[in-house]
Amino acid sequence: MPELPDLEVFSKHLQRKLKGKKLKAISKAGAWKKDFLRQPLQKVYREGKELRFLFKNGHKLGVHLMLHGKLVLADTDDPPPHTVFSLQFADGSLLAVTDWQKKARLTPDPEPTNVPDALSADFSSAYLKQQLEGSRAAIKKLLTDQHKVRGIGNAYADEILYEARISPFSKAGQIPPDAAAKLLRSVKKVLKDAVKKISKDHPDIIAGEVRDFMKVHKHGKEKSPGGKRIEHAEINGRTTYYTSEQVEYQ
DNA sequence: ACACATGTTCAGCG
DNA sequence: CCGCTGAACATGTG
Repeated sequence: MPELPDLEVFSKHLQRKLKGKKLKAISKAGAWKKDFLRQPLQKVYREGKELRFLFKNGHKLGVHLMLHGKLVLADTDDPPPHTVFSLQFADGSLLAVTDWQKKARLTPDPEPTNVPDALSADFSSAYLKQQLEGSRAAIKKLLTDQHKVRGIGNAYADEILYEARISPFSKAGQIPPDAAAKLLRSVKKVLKDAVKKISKDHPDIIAGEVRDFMKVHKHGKEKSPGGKRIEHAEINGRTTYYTSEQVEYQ
């Protein structure tokens, strides 16, 4: 549901609300629970499409909301409907993750990965060019492939490709170096601008997604800022919005 | 009422 | 190995 910029804002809000509180209980936890109980929460941050909860002893919990997961903060002991797992703190506050599909995931001490986060310095022009080289996949598929770069979802991939004026159907390996460099800049710009807008307009959200500023990925929107008709098609089983302003490299 | 929506994993095909 | 497709999950939002 929410994408990288939404999750970034959620993490900041959760940190404001929960930092320093001691963990009292974790529902649906295995034997690893002992590594976390009675530990004060030190930091909440985002990695890829996951939220990370860092505790004082260095152990981390990873939370992935998948398509339908939702964060719910409450002051009660009884968890809301569709709760998949929850963190209960010593002061009585409860952070529950609900998901009617039961797909949201809680991972104790997630394995470190070499795949760069979209907003990290590791996701560089050189790295992107290396990933593009020799790939015959559609560029949109590559951008949303979490094994290549973490954090870009369906909606923001469309916004990024519009910003870079590259067609989502372009063959990744056929994108010339200057366009690839522009694509990298577009990734950073679109995501950072979205974080800024969401944290300014909705600093206290921990659920839902803010999409009103999107230039092309918006159902029912007819024209891009450049005045061209917004087309839609399916890539990777998901709706893709684009315009003729975007160059297709084949 | 009704169309539309976000992510991941795995199996199977060519 | 590469890339594509479909299935599974069974609700919320505007």
